[in-house]
Amino acid sequence: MTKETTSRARKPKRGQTREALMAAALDLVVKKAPFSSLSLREVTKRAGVVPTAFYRHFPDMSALGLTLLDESFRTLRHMMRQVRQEELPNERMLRGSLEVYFNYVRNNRAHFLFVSKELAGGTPTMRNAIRREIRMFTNELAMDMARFPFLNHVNAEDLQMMAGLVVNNVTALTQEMLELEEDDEFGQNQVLGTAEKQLRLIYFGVGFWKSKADQ
Amino acid sequence: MTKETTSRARKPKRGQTREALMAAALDLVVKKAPFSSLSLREVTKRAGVVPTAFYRHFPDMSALGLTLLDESFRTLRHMMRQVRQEELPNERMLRGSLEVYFNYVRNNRAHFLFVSKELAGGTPTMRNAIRREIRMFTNELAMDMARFPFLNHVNAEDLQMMAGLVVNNVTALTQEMLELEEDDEFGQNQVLGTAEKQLRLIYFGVGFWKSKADQ
DNA sequence: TGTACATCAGTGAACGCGCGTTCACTGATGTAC
DNA sequence: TGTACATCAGTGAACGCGCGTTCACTGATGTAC
Repeated sequence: MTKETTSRARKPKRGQTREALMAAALDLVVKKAPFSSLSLREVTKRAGVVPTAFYRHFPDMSALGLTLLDESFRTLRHMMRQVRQEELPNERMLRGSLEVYFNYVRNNRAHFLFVSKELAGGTPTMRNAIRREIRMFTNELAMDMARFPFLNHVNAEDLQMMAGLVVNNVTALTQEMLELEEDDEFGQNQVLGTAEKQLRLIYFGVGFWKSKADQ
Repeated sequence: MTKETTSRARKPKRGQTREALMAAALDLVVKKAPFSSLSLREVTKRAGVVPTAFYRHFPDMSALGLTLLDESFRTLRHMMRQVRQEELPNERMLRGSLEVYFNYVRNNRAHFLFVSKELAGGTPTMRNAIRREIRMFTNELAMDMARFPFLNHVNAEDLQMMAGLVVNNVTALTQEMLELEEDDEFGQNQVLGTAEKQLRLIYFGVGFWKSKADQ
């Protein structure tokens, strides 16, 4: 037995292979196929290590997948928190929020492609994890809207419904964005423009809904 | 050389294996994984034929996939055409149309699961084919809306934007529906209820938009 | 109607390949004293 | 500071397996006359 205090202090060198494996997987998702159809061997090959080295870092491919999922949403949540703190939602800030969001999508293309493909085609575990995250965003948006003065008299269920409408649509537009070439700025601006109009239209509908609820 | 008239008339017996292969693939998509990750051998095994029999009907798996895609959309288009002919869209018929549509989804679960998974994770050919079909539905909906009196002064681009909003949302709700258990009637009704409210909200927004366009 | 023949759908053996996973190994790095 | 040792990350050979695809085959069905 060694002295605990000193032996605990031992800190292994940063494993760069682990990061290389994650990067290789994301890379393959962008240029080849959904994560679920990648093989352990091709990921290690791209990462520049021998297949067996994989097991030093993950028990299997699905563990790598869940780690990538975690990484994807950890940074996304962080970004969303910043957007939300800025101001109460209103028509004018729509464009700005959308620009921030879609710029983030652009800068994290691989992660979004990964999530988008797994949302439909991943394992049940993966799909449920992603849907849970999306539901969380919906809930937070509903909570934000609850603080919106002219939505005072909309009940919780309807707030949820409205937030769902926004999230559904932004999700769809994100996937549309991801189908565009990375350098297709014209297309990207077009999607952004459509997004703005669609959310504005929803905003109008939300206003009208409130009048109805008030009757 | 045989006499053309008679030799042309020869009609081979209905190949039931071809249908068995398509059914087997759909079946595996429902219970196992996205079509893109199915192997030729497991499809033939489920269809009850030897792997090599596959080649009597399709050159490869992707040809089977495109045939399934065609089948999926041929019947869907047919159904949509019927819904569209009923009446000009208005708030009252919303519920009815949604019920018809989601009932169709329920009765064609395997096809929708197939399409939904391939939309995100299929080959580029497959993804583009699906997106083309969806764009077609959007265009037709925009054309329907153009005949809607109080949308007379909304320009073509904005009609497209509005139709896109509806289609995006219905697509998302369809995927939500597909995640539910087949016998989860409570959940299914809940999605249907949400769908109705969301489309009604959009309908309100569309009305407001028109007032703006009229100013 | 009967016979000879062509077409067609399904068979079964065989191939080379990439797969996930095991194992014993090597050599570098960090720790104890 | 120097040495002996433990831990750790990556190696390379090997395995059995399911894969897509080829080929020559068989037997059933349809056609010609």
